[in-house]
Amino acid sequence: MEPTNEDAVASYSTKGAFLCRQSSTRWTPTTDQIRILKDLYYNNGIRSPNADQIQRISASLRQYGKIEGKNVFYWFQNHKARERQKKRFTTDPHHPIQKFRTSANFAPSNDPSTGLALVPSSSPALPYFGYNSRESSASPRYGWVTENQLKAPYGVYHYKDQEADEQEDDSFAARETLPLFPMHNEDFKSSTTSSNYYNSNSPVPYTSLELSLSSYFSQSHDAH
Amino acid sequence: MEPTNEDAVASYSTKGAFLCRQSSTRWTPTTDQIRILKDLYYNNGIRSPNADQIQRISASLRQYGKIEGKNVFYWFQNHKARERQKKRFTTDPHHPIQKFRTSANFAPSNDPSTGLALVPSSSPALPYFGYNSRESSASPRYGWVTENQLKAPYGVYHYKDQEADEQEDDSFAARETLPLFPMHNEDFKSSTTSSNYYNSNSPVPYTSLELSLSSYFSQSHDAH
DNA sequence: ATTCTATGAATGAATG
DNA sequence: CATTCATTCATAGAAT
Repeated sequence: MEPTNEDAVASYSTKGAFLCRQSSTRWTPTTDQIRILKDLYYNNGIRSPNADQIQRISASLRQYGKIEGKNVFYWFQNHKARERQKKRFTTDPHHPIQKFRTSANFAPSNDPSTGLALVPSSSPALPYFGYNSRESSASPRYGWVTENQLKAPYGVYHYKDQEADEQEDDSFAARETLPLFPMHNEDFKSSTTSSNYYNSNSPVPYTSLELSLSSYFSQSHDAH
Repeated sequence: MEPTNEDAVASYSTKGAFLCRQSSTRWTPTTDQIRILKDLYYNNGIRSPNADQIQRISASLRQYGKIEGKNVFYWFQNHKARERQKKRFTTDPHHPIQKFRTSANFAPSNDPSTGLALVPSSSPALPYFGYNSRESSASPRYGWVTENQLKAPYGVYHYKDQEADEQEDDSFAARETLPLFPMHNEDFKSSTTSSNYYNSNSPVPYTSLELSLSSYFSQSHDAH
């Protein structure tokens, strides 16, 4: 019943690419899906949608082509990661080589046949001891001292800066993300949890997800 | 020969055949390790092994390659979390349906790949399908089942995953986990909190860990 | 057809 | 437990 072309990944509206029928492999987002995803990302500040949001988003995007929750999940995950990665390179405090394709060799020792090589091998002793709380799960948090420590780590930076992004995309024109009509958002409770704000010049007055989504397709999709 | 294949990783066969050995610091499970971990997870109901179990498991898996306790710990954490997450944004929270899915396909008795568990597995190293690179290659570990599958346009659940994961999920999945030899399961209680083991929808009539583990490398060989 | 690149998918490791 | 991050593997399409 639904317009979702369950097979054959919708053709791209732009470009040629007439249906290619490569279904069953990886998801190939349609231009509309991408457009909306980016809009949600940049104009609504959605970076890591929660399960609920993911569900709604994918449900909404389904009208533009086959898509599943995991696709949405990965999309945001990747988009965010790559944006961050890109930024990290440009502002990297210690401009490493970064782009040198590594394609070739410089095999770092170790002989493939036996593997290991460097590690002191498995010393049965000193196994982890981080977790211990109650019966099962435990948080390693800091323990884990093992033979790994013998290895020489090179600069381990672990900085997780939160936001900051730029309007790189803006490829598509006017976003009419305007909240106009009423909706049946009876359950958008935690929607705010992931609303990130970016530090600066983002116009983005993030609206609620349903609001945003609703603008893409006039109204109601399904009624469960 | 030896199951010492802890070199793990190995290159992917595509294109050029030069191994890329990223010598990363992170644990790269061998196919055997994964096979066993999954078996413990699915066929023995181990979800959050306690420190003691972790220790034994990792010690056991060590024969298949380098591994530490924390790896086991994280593996279970992640596996469980992802299985759950997958379900979260795959399943419609408002739709109680969705309880059947798959499970009807493969022989319930024991799953083809990870199954065994019961067999003394005289040859610890290898069956499994070809690859060893990261064990990945086309096996998406998790199912990501969505309504798409419910529609089953082609009437096929081709989960490109031979691993046949899931099946956990409060299912019954009749598993005759080898009720053969005497088990002195006096110690698998571990859970201190006794009965709260798997709160409710717990699957699997777990067997004692040692029992399970013992089946993997019953007769052992190598023995350095 | 082969190579390259952008990006989907996966997963180890953390953190809260 | 849920979330997040970093890396890496895999591949659809474009470029060559």
